[in-house]
Parts: sequence; C-alpha cells; structure tokens
Amino acid sequence: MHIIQPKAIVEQVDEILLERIKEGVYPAGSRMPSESELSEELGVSRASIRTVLAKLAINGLIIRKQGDGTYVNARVKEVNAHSGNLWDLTQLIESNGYKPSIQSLAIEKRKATEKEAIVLALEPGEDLLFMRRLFLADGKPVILANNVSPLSLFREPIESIDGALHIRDILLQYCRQRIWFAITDIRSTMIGKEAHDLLGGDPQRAILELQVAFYAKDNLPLALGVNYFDDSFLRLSLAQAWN
Amino acid sequence: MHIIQPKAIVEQVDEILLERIKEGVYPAGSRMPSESELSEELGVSRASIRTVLAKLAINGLIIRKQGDGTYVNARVKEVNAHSGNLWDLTQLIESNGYKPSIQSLAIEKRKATEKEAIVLALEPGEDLLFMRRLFLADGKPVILANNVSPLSLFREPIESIDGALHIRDILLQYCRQRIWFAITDIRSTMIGKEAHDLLGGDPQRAILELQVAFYAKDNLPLALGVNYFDDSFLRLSLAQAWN
DNA sequence: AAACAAGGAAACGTCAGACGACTATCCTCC
DNA sequence: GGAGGATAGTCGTCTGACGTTTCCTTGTTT
Repeated sequence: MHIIQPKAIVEQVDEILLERIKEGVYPAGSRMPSESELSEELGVSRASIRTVLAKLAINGLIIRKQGDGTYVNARVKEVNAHSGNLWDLTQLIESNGYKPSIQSLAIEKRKATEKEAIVLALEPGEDLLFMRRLFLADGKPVILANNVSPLSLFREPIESIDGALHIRDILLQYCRQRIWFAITDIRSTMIGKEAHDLLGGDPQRAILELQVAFYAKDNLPLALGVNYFDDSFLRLSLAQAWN
Repeated sequence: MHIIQPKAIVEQVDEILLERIKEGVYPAGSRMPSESELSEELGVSRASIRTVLAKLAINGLIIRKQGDGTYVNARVKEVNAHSGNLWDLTQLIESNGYKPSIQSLAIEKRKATEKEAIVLALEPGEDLLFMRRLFLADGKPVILANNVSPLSLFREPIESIDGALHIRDILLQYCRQRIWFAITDIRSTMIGKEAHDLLGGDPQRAILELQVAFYAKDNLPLALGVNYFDDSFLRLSLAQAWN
C-alpha cells in the first residue's frame, strides 16, 4: 500500500491557475486578479501565490508589471510546451489541438548497451525494460517513443504493465519513483526506417529527435527516452521569460 | 541620454548564484548554503533568496529538499540552455565549451513579407532592418542567424549599428527596447544552400532551425530570428523540473 | 555488538503583516 | 486643452514566526 500524500500547496495553486488560463477564465491578454485577491480567494498566503506566479512568468504564460498588475500573455495560445514540460508528449499533442492516445507496440526485457549503462549508472549487460510506443493525435500516429528503464526498479512482472500509461505514471505506479527532473537533448535527424514505417510520409525528410533522461530527486537515473516526431505536424514551441 | 536603472534585487542575486554554480564555487552535487545563510551573506531577505532559488530549481540547476537542504544538480554540466534562455545563442556556444563571437555578414533595409508583417504586427511592405550574421565557436562558423526588426523602432541610421552585438543589446541600445519574453519554435530541416555555404559539412544533412520571436513587456513584437545550426557540433539540451 | 526507537537540530515550506517602488488614473490648476 | 501633482492600486522586498520534513545523535532494547 502507499498513501497518496496531499500535494504541496504551491502545486495545487499551480494547477488551478494553469487550468484557468488554459480554459480562458483569465483570457489571453487580460489582467489577472491581484496577488492579494488570489491569496484571499484560494485561502493561501500571498507568498505561495507569488511562488506560483513566478513560475508562470518564467514559462512565459503571464507578464508581471510592478505598479500595474499581472497579465496573461496575449500569445499564450502560440506556446505548447506550457508548464515547461518539454518531455510531456501527451501535453505536446494536446496543446497542438489534438486528442492524444498511446498505443503500446512492445514491452520486453533486454540487456543494456554500453552507452545506456553509463547514462543509467548500471553495469553493461544489466537487464532493462524496453518499451516501444506510438503516440497518436486524433488517432493518427505522430510520435515514436522508445523508453528503457532499469528492470531492477520494477516490483511487478512486466506482463502487468499498462503500456498506455504516461511514463511518469508507469514509474510512479510500478517503481514507486517520482520524476523530479528531466534533461532533454534536442536533435535533428533524417527519418529512419522504423520511424518511417510507423509514421509514414516522405521517406527522406528531417525530423526531430528528443533524447530525454529522467531522474529522481536523489539524482538516480530512472529512464531514458528517444522520441521521434515530425515537426511539420506537431509544433514544438517554447516561451521563456524572466520577470 | 538614458539612465541605467539599478537592476532588481532578485536579478542581481540570480547572477551571483548562477555565476557561483557555473564557476564551481558550489560544486555539482554539493549542498549549497542554506537560505538563511545566503540571505545573511548577500544582505537581502530570505524571500528574495527563495525567489531566485525557485527559478534555479525550475531550470533544473538545483534540487531542493525540504528538511534537508538545497543541492546543485549533479548533472548541471550536461545542460547548456542554462538560465532558460534558449534563444541566447552566445550562451549556447559558451556552454558547449567554446568561445563565442559574432560576425556580421549583412545589415540592410528591405520590405516586410506578408508573413513577417503579420507576426510583427505591421503592414505588408513596411520597412524592416535585416541582419544576417554568423556565430563562431572558437572561430569556426556554427550558427547562421537571420534577424528582421521593424525599421521604425530604430533611432539611429543603420550604418551605425554594431553587427557584432547580441540582439538583446542591439534592441536595447538602438531601440531603447528591452526583450521581455521570447517564443521559440524548434524545427528540423534539411540544410539549405546558404547555410551550407557558410557552415560547410555534408550538403545533405538535417539541421536544427530555431524560429524566435522577441517581444517587449507590452507584447510589442520587437524582432524575428531564424537560426540554423548543426546539432552534431552544438548540443541543445534543456533541464526542466518543478520542485 | 547490532538493531531499533526517541529526540533534537537544521533546513525548506507557509503564513502574516508591513513598507517601499512603481504605474495608471483622476483631478486640479494654469 | 494641456501640464502637473495627488492618489489609489499592485507588485517587490523585508521581517519574524511557525509548520513540516529530514537527518543525525543518543539511548535503549534485543
């Protein structure tokens, strides 16, 4: 058994405000309620509100003006890696305006390559869980995702794994591990045979490759991901600001 | 004349801590001084320290553990778009371990295309300042950067513009405009003729294309940029976290 | 001697209230 | 009608306090 700890206050506030911005409760370009009003309405201190607003500002969703107020970025709809989760492919598809789903192609055991062993801090040849999955946007295949994770992390037989889950939830559910941060390498590459077989389109074209490494709070490597997708169908756009 | 306003407190603290992390004053993986200690040492309130630490945590440079302390991310060296400035090409080159420089190829006037007019909120055919520049890493050309900006923003003849400056400083110095946020589209594309002539290498290869739009605080579009570079020489890697 | 439990110290998380800095707005005065 | 100043509202910073979590020491038990 595992108790689901009540989420941190700032986390809850973050979800609420993010939701309101996405749903247009605070329309793009409009002025949001003041920190004091939010503090009063949500029943948390102004300090907590400010923590969340700072995060939203860094991710370019809002613009803060001293002496004036806090405004929703008028171009918030143009950004799709919203809360800074570049590696959240489901969210990427969703913010491009499609309905995401995940199709599992393979879940199997295999040995770690030398390179994988280094990044995952394992011995070469140790057992890995390998997952090949296809992300669909409105049913159309758009992202090929390959993930590996040390098999020693898993507490249940691999047959019981639900391949349609988000990698975050797989690690949480079967490994009791929470992703704390991720490092993403962005590369440009020619589409390979495997990706072309699954994604279709021109067999000679450049696509994006996202190499993601997931880590736990204590810097323990949890998983690696290599994701391929066509940026002509899915836009990858980030907003960045400070202040 | 224009007075240089003293920077905001959090901005100064941010620079100091960023510098210390980069220089190894706080080594990767080590525990940083506590919030109280930093507050006392730098002579600012704990609240301001916390604002900065929150930003560093979001950008994955540090990891905060309640009841324990604040740690420098052990993998901080693997990340190069450090302070979340994806569009800061100088910083990108620097964090890849090279010495950056900028070579101006062309600075000229030209009319806005229809697409440019839309994004810059201008009438089609209005005058633009066009800049083509080459970023060098240790003297080797690595990034081709094309920028356009409404000519109406500039207060001095274009002949006086120093093409070796950072776009941030060009806008600040000649337009009195400060970049407040940027939206970056990341794309994968085949290398074009122009880019290949300047960057060399295999004429049939995939490279990264960063399409950047710069905005001022009031959402005024300041400039557009289209940057091409080879990700086999310059790694583009981001860290992301929340908590 | 090893394992376990209890307690305290230290650090981050949250709260409350206050004041300062800055901006937009309105009003007055010329 | 325009310029200038007063004013209220909002974000930025500060101070002090308490809550929550984690680590580590200490002492007890097995």
